[in-house]
Amino acid sequence: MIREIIKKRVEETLKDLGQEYDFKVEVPPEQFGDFSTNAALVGAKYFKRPPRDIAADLAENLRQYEDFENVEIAGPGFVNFKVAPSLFQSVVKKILQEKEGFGKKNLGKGMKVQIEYGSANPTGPLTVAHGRQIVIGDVLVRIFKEMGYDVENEVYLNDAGRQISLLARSLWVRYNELFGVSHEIPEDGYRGEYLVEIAKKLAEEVGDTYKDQWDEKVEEFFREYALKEIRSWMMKTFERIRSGFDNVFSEKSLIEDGTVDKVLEILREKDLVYEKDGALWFKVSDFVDEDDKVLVRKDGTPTYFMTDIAYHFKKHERGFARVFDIWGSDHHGHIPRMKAAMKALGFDDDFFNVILHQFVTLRKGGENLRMSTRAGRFISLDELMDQVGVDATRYFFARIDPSTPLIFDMDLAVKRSMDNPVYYVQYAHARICSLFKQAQTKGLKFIEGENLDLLSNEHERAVMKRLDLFEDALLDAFYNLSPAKITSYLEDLAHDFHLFYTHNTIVDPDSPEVSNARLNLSLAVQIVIKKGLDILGVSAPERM
RNA sequence: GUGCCCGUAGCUCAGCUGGAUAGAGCGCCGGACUCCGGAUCCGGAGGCCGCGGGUUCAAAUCCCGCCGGGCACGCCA
Repeated sequence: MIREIIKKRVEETLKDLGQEYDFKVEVPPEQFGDFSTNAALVGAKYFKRPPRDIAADLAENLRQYEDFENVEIAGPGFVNFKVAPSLFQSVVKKILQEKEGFGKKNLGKGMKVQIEYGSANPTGPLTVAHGRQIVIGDVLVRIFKEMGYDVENEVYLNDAGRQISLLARSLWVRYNELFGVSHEIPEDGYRGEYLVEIAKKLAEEVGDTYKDQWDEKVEEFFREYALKEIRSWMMKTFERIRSGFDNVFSEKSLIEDGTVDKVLEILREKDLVYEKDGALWFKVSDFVDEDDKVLVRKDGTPTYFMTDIAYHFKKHERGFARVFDIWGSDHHGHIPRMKAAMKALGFDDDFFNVILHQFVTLRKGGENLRMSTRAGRFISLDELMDQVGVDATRYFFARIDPSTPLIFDMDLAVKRSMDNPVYYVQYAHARICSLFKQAQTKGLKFIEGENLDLLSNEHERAVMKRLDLFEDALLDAFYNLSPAKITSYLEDLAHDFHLFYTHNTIVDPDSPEVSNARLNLSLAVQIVIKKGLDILGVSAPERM
């Protein structure tokens, strides 16, 4: 908010001086003031004068505004602003007025968007790798809502195809083991212990009915049973990590309801498919510099690519103006051909968006292992939440930017869960709650919105300035699709608050006005922390 | 081989849409208010920002080339 005010003032001043161009207003290193602009540096080529000259003119003209306590020139030609306390105080006032609405924007103007994440083969428990994706996705959904989008989240279940057959067979092998009948788990089958659990449950229900018996009907039965069980695990885990879904979408349904055929027909009409080696191919190369890809296999079944095109066709049909898919970086090769397909269907370039996140690598005994559900080599998301709690889990994943590869050391995660910065932020919130109790005990009457003009010392200024930057942090997170911008902001705010708290007595019955002012400031901090934690899906405890 | 991502403090990571002396947390060393929550605060040690060129008034940031790591190049998903 203050940044915009400064920008406007500088723009006006430049206009008076006869120029118009783009420049930045930033937060400089502390010793240079509250805000800083490079307008004079950028302006050198427009004014055809040395930056410091221009800066001098700017400063001269800007000093007249009472929003600024001080305007100075520094370095090669920066103009630095020290902001008047009244301007900072207006931020506190705004927060107290808008409460949890503070920071809300209407960038989306109600545009209907979808964010798809957590999509997985329903072949085993969700792992910490899924956790990362779920948290990124869920936080983005909350940010989009904040920015005025009509956003839905959705999880896509890859419940069609070969891997599900393998799952069925693997379950069947485990089931037979219970009756002392030994079969081999298929080479690409699923070896995790969790199938033993499901097998036991199944055996309790149906006894040895399917012992050593295998045909299409049995396969179908095992497939459905495994899917049902695993799907229900997944849903429980989603709930637990506080990411419910508006929709759960089944890949299989696209085949069953004819969407696949419909899309195929459209592509055929546009002459974008051809037959070769008994399979049906899509002319990817007509659109991007990639090889053509198979849509329908020789045996007549659709590929993952095919169903994915159909899936996105359906998303479009459902009225989403934009969709964001959150994928692991191993899917990056899939992007160009999907873009080609979207183009082929005549969709807007903005429609299809992918957010890639880097991998989660598992570290065990000093060795790095790629997690693999197939091999049974993973740490489940539930296991993690059992050990470190939901808040710390969410915060941990939100904190690391999607583009950074994540090395996950379970031992460390557990041992150090108390070091998670989430507690630092939550503590600031709890502390503020406690301040208000303290005020009550000491008989201080709190009047919201009063005495703000008493806030002006360095710590108070620092907190107010930080509060003002919340909107920037949100926008930053939105434009960069990066939840980490929120966590680092909250840590900064918590730090500024703890500092203020340590160096100032907030509740002091001997000076009720100052106390009231500081309580108001604390309340503003509390509102913003709560809001930030809400966006992260992390609780804001009143005591801890 | 081709393409994409990554390389910043002992560790985990910010900073990357170019700006002033490169930051935080953890770990390590040393400190703090007789009082509102010490899950806090302050100070210190610790960096050829992978390497080499280039562009620029200005490069961790942009471009090129190397080196190192990850991933993808299926009628798997």
